[in-house]
Amino acid sequence: MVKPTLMDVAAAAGVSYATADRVLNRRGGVAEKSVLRVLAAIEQLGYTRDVTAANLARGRSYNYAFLIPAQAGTFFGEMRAAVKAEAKARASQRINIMIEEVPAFNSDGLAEVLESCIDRDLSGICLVAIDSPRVRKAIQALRAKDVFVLTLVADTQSDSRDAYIGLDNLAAGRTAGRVLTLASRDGGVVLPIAGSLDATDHALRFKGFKQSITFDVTVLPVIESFDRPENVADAVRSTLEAHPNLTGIYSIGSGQNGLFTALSEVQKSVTYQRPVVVLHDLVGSVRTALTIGLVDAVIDQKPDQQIARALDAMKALSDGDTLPPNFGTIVPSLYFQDNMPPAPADGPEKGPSL
Amino acid sequence: MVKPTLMDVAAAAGVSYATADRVLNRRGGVAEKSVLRVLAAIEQLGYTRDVTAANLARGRSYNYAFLIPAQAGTFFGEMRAAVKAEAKARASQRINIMIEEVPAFNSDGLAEVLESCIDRDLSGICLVAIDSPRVRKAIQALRAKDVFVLTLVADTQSDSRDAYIGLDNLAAGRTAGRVLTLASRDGGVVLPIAGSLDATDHALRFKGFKQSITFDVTVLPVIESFDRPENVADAVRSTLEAHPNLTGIYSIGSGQNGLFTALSEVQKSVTYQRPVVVLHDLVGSVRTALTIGLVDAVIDQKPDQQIARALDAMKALSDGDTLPPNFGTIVPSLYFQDNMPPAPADGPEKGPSL
DNA sequence: CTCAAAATGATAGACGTCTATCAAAAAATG
DNA sequence: CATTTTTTGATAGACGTCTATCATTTTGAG
Repeated sequence: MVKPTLMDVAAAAGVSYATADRVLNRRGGVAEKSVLRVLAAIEQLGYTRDVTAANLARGRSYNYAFLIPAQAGTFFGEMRAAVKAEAKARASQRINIMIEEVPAFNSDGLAEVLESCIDRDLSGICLVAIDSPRVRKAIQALRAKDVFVLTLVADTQSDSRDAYIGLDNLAAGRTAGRVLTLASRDGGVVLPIAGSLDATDHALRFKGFKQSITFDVTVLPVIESFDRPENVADAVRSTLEAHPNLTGIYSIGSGQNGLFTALSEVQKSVTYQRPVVVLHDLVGSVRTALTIGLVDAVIDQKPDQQIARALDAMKALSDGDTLPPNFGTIVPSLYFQDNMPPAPADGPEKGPSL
Repeated sequence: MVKPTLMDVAAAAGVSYATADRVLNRRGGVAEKSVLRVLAAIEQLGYTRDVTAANLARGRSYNYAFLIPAQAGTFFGEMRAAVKAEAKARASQRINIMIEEVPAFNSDGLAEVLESCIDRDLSGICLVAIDSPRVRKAIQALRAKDVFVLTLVADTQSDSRDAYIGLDNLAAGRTAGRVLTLASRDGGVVLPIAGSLDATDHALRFKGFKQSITFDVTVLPVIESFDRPENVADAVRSTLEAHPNLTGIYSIGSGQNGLFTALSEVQKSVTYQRPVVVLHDLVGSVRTALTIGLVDAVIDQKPDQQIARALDAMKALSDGDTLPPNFGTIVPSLYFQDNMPPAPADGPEKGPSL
């Protein structure tokens, strides 16, 4: 009833431990029939290798690095916190996680950090990609040294990394569209505000959005705010003036503070019935806005889940497993003030030890 | 730069391995000052015990049992699949997970299985509670033997188990109310259908539902279907007749098939604009209904996340950690056809070994 | 049958920790 | 200061696996 060891397998197969080991670890030099007998014994006993013991013997530990853009108060802040939490949780399992800050929106800065990682004995690296020849080259160099490279949130060319973990932006946009459609039952007018449609994630969200908006709802021309709060605020103000009957707003990108400013103005003047507002990423100020009812729905890309998924992926790759298709696809979550997850505290409290 | 071992700690503290070990494992008989020096060294080196090595040495493995009601095609089916997946994934980490089928809705059957677990050397048990004196007694007996007992989905008295992992039903109800409120902008009429308001989960959902419905939306008297499809179908039919302007339906419990039948009848006769339908649990038939647009939104309690959470909780308890508050609270997820997560395949493909 | 090649067996030392034991040193007690 | 008690040190064997080495047996080719 106890878990069989490789010794048990060897005995069952009628071979020595050495031979069983040669089979298990594919060292070669074993006769076909012995291989079969060992495999049969493994099958029959339901043997699974004790990976922890194996790692111990191999002196192996998993070293992973996360390169997270330095941008406080945003989604990336949440991400960093999530990485820290996971790092703590897995420290006792021979998994070392390092966080490197990289300058935001700076491909050369990113490349520099990547290059510095090459001789740090890492088994995997996770980064928010910014595409550039130098970055791509650095990634190639790492992969050539058997470092697994995963992209997070933003991707590069799909053949230049091992996996991509990120939000399904099309689904996110569709979800936003669905909410606004539901909220505009007898027709309506909705305003999409993007950061920039040149950014693939924003473009995809917008595409999905249009897909799921029904015919009786008018979509105003998308406004590109370049993520500047003033632009967003202005856009909202002028649109509300031009369309007093505006039923919905979908804020595709960032620059949310401008949105909040404009909305609280509206809330004060009771003239309008406030449009239904959908936006992205449940971070600090957005959380507040949702709580006080300034906005209605938030589409979240679950940073904690993303980094957990990324770690699982890297570990699986390190262990020689293959990832199932769509492993990296993060399905967007929709939160109202009613089902908001609790703000991320710091991971489970560890007792002093044991 | 390598992870320090207890040997390193001992050296840094200027004591022998034996003493460091005595401190780490609280064996006692160590002078105060030595304790302090060891603790200081641990702190300074950032030592964390290699739990995998410790478990290996202790010959310790974690044996957990999940008692899942035998009820195919429902939420519990998904749950069982999730447990199986986790079991496979953690088999190589000295975590053994057993699944026991228990008869559904049968407290004596449950108690019987619980009683049979008492001398099986388990470190934890997870069950869907059905409260009864016998069950409670069996749980007490287990806990007296240092088996951690977690309730899943349905709870017992809070002092008779170690933790409860389950959906925040109040939040779920509120979320449903929010969706229907959004969809009934200019007032409306909504119909709640529960299985039975005697069931605490249904009652809570209904309560939350009412909380988040705004004043200009009329909530029809709740119908109790006792989870029988015919009852649900009849209720929907007669309500639609009486209220052709029905804007929403919230199906709180099960018996969804009746709902689907009635709804597809409506869909055929184009007389009505179909009410917006919110229901629970993204399982087989519900998934289909959502895909084809027969219903609009599904509130899911994420069985996979629940069992992962339950395992983490049991492991944490086994390791002597304390659970953070609200660790067991599962926030409901809202899915449209647009952001439906992929149907649960079978876990990540393991390569033959390594 | 002979000899080389291939396959197998046996075993030791490591990984980091636990548990236990015994001896030695230090501290407290009178 | 002698004696007891407390504290410390040293070390061995285990846990399940890996890696390596060396000796032995089996097999296949000529």
